[in-house]
Amino acid sequence: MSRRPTLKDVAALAGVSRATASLVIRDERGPSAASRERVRAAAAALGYVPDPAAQLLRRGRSGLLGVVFTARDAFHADLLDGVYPAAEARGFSVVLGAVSPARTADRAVAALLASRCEALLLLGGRYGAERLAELAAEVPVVDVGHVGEPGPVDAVASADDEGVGAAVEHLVALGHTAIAMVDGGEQPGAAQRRAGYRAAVRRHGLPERIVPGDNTEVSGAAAVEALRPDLPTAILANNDQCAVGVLDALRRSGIGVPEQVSVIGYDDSQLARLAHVDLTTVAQDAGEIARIAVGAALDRAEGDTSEPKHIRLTPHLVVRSTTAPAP
Amino acid sequence: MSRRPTLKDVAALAGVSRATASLVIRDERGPSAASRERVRAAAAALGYVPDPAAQLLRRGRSGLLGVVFTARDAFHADLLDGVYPAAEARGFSVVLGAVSPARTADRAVAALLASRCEALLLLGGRYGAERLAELAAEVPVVDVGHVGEPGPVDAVASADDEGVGAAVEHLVALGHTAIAMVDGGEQPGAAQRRAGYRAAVRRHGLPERIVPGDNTEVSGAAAVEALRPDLPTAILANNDQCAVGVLDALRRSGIGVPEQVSVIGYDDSQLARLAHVDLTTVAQDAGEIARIAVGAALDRAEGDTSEPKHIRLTPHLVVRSTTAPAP
DNA sequence: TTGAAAGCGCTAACAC
DNA sequence: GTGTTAGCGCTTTCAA
Repeated sequence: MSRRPTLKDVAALAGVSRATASLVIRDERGPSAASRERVRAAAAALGYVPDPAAQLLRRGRSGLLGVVFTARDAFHADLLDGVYPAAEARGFSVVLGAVSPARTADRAVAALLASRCEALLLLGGRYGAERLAELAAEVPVVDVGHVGEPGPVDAVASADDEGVGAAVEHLVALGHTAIAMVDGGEQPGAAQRRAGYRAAVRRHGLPERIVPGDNTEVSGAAAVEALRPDLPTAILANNDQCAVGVLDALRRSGIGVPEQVSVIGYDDSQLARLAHVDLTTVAQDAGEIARIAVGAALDRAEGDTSEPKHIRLTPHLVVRSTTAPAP
Repeated sequence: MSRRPTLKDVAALAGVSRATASLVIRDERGPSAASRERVRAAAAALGYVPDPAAQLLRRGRSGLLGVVFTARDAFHADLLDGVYPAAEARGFSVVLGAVSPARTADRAVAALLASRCEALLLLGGRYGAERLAELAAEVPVVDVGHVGEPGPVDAVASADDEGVGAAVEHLVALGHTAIAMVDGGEQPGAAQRRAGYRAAVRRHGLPERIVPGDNTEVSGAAAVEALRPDLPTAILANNDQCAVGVLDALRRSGIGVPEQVSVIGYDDSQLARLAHVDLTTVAQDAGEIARIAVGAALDRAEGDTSEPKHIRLTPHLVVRSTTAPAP
């Protein structure tokens, strides 16, 4: 097996200098169309791929965007789909650090730092303010899915309170006046969703009715029991799974959804999309979140030193078949 | 902000040459105890950290193990859990290439190759023999989850046909005689699981009944519709996600699981272990597969040129609460 | 035991 | 427009 081709080989084959070949490869202006053509052909013929170590050494920059994600998280997978094109559009490569039960976020971060990435995207908002500040001293950091008070670094998250607000508006527009919410307890984001519900019903002068829950199907079913016998005409669940439990309990006792009671979930998970579930729910726009987060991270990598930005994206309602006009 | 200290700075401060300092930093033998002492002190005083890019450039090795995985695949997440410690134990770092609907395996491979990884782990067995041979010409490749005939590269996979066979045996032992399977379509591994099902039902003289599917919950739910009205007493799904769709569709139409219909998944993913799913399923030993695959890949990276190895691990049935004696 | 010198593959100045 | 030159920070001969 022969040595990998270097820029020198490409230049020799194309009959130009290494400098010219380098410019062509990097799409810099300078070389004539004829030179470009021949260098391109030579590179293709040789299967030339630039050596990142040499580039890094010379440029003093890695062109790498580090992304810490959770391997099993479907929403993170959606985010990654958006991260790759956004980073590549700006000439950065993505280097991934997986977090799993067997691998802590700290390990993932350490590995990414060792790769000399120029900025770090933290998916999942799992770090506290102090740790974020520590990391930010090493490299620009963007906290994706940040909850709570604005922290010391750029953050991108969806405005869950507004998402729930939109769900309530939808129900009000359908004529509902008795709208209950199944709470999400201590789960991340639950407080914000609860606040959104409270604000929205208050805005419309409607009664507030919250029953406890914990994002599971079982808790959704239990919530229905807790609401009896005075069932509302609409139930908001803190997430889709819980909503499915609500649906299940209602239908089991012969109550028509959406004819008698409307149900709305949260997350637009696969579950919500099942043909026979077909749940009205609130979706976060993963692509948009990813695009904005990457933009912020790379702006920092390229020298932006403005105050930390805190961006909240408005999620949108996905109307399916579990909501209808109030009976 | 001052420049990072280089080896030259350390050497100057210690009053030795860069060569000597290099030896000390890498714990190579040669330098005298006195030199070691002074270089160590100088490095500590300066907070010196070797530049990996320069080391790589000079050494001509990246110390990287590339891993192509599918972002949404729970089993791949389990494999990654095993890959990291195995690679790190041998002094390699792991560099990940994600495959998703928006990013092809070829792109992921290209990115990893560009990072100059010394070996490649392909999770998911999605490449054919020719492509594998092409890749293997660039870098040692281990095909994890390989199906079919032994290919041109090392392969580690679980014997999915035996896994499905064990699932059928379990059902037969419970008295089931009408056992259907929800297929996995073109998904990697599906053909082998289908073959295992066919062989097992034939062995017992039972009728064969296969409905199409594609490893999603939606397809599991659809499969139940396709099986109506003549529902079997047991349904085997090509993976856990699909099985959850099956469970969901059955329960939603009031059919008791496992009282009326038994359901078995495949993969023993986190999903199967959730308390309210508690799915009987077939488990592959992800940790063992990962360990063996990493070992093979790094052996190759370090010069092993023996014939391609083909390792098949036997999966085992995990009985939970979705299977019971036939009604 | 130590140091001088020669690059690894690439890019940035500067000259032509 | 293109080539020459001089390193980036490190390791590795090879002499001393």
